[in-house]
Amino acid sequence: MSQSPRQSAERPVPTSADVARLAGVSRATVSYVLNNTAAVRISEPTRRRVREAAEELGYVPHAAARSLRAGHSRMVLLPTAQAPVGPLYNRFFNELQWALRRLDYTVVQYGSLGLDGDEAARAWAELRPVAVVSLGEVRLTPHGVEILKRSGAKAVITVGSQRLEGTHALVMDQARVGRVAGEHLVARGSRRIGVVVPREPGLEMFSGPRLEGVRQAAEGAGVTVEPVPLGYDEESANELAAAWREKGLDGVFAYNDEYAMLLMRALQDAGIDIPGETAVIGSDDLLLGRLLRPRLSTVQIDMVIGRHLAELVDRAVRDPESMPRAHDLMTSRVVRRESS
Amino acid sequence: MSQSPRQSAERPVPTSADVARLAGVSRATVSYVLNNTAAVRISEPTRRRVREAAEELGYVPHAAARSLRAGHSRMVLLPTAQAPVGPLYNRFFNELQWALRRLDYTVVQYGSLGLDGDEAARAWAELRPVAVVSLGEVRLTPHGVEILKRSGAKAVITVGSQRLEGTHALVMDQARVGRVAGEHLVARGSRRIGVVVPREPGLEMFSGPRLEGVRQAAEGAGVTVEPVPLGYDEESANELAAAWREKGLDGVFAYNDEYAMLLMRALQDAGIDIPGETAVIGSDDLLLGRLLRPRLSTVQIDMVIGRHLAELVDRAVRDPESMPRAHDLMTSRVVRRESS
DNA sequence: TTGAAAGCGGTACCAT
DNA sequence: ATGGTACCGCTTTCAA
Repeated sequence: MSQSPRQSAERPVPTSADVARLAGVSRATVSYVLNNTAAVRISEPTRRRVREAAEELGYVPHAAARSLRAGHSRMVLLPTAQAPVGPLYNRFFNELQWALRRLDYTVVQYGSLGLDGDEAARAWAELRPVAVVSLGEVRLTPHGVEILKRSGAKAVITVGSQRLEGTHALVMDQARVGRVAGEHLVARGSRRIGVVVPREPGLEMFSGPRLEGVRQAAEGAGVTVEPVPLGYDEESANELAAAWREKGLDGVFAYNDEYAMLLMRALQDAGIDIPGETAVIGSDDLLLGRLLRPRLSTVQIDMVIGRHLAELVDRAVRDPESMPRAHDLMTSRVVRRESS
Repeated sequence: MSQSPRQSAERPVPTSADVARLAGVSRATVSYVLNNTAAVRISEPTRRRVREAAEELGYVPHAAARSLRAGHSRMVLLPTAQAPVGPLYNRFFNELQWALRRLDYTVVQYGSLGLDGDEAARAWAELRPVAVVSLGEVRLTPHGVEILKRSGAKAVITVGSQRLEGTHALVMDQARVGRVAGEHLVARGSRRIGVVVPREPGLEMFSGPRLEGVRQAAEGAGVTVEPVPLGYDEESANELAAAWREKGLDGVFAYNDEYAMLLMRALQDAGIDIPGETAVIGSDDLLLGRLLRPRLSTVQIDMVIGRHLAELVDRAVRDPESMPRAHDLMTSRVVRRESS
């Protein structure tokens, strides 16, 4: 309970006033020097004294104080909640961060786990970000958007399938992933198509539209579509494989390559011929899918590069009105290999 | 260039003063009510008026102003730079975030791509975090640590292999991963062991210690160890496989399961028998590794759960002196399947 | 029970 | 070329 640790820990944090004192100038001068303010001329000797004083004290400006005074920040908030859904997503995310930083934004990922839409919006709004890019982990409400806007956010950008008043939507056309897969299976002659729906929570926002896409493709061709729940473990896959023949499915879109690999292996172990008896196609074009035999067919997804999205964010911040309300973010196409 | 957009956008952000005005009370009262300050009693009618006013205006407190006044924040900074290195790491990271939020910290991931140690430390220090948990993507210097401490960070925690004055080190014993893999290969009779070193940048901080660990295991047993560069693509793997026999390697630790799967497939395609001619072992115990034939042997890594680390952070913040300087974060053991 | 006012750490206007 | 000072939004004594 000692009040005075022997460490340097209790030393107060140096402020610009401390620097000013040590350099024998005013706080204003310190600010001018450290920010290289163009509108004012400071003599070289003074500049040096200020710089040395700052260095000696280990002075670092206080971002909160600065942005409080400025009345705005350049913080872009990227809320995160669920576990990321794959390498693709991850790469995209990183590119976006990097590109935003190049545009001089401070990128802050804010963990919003366990908050519902409006609570989350409040929490974000407290940080007064200039923009919020919601990757869809938290379901934003119109009211939540309103809160953010009123707290000064110039742009609220949703990525994914949400389309909300007052936001800019960057659409990831997940339905298209399912549609092209479905069309492919129909074209190669499948009449009863299964669609793997992961049992793992948090993936609905992808799996739902993908299933719907397959349905669209099947419609009119007289092809049946059946959702097939599957957990990401061998047991679940083996169970499914054991009951496979009863279902009479001759084609399956397996959500993504990982589920596809898991299912394909289980089906093979159960003696089902791929693609002869059942054709299998995944998505994401993972390298690992090419290692199985037969090689896994897949839907390759091209995501807009992060830099592009960063520019969109920047534009939305500077002039929200000039932005189109919706913008396409990805496109997808079938890569046929040997499993279909 | 119009000064007055037709939108609600230009409306100024409501402050507690606005709420006070609307409710017909002082700013102090607003603060008391909204924070449920226990030390002061406010009449119920007043409370209601304040709450309604806040609601009506869409008032959200300004976090920066608050922490400026308070003199401290509860922000834990998690710098990020490189792409995350796998699902394991990711899960850990998410758990940590979640657990910290449960302890009422605000978790902020700050993208530090392209900043060197001291620049990064400065940038972080501007945010005045109460703690920094560096996952090792940015190489911290002693000077950088000093900057952070002086800016008020109660704890600087490094995860990984760095061990720095003034920090708490959470050790991830990557060398052990290599060592157990090496010991396993030696025990099963390998005399010339290859160690895959990914060509992809940003993985050195894992691959280096892992290689070193294999060397430790080989040492004294009279077993040779040879680094084997490999890029994460089929071409690179095939090239390597074509030249494999010249190397005369009878065992290989393939960095992780993904590289192991890639390599194993290429070796098999080149007619090399696994594990007869060369034994293969990966690490991370990915589900997908169990889908190949032979099933992939692996090093399973158990990471300390995020909650545990979060408690460590909390303790370091409250009483830095009571913390051990170093703390073990993970342990690993071989899971032998069929490839070794 | 409520209000007035000081002050957290910066920045920028206006004097000097 | 520099200094004095008001102010950003909020919390928290101290007085009334």
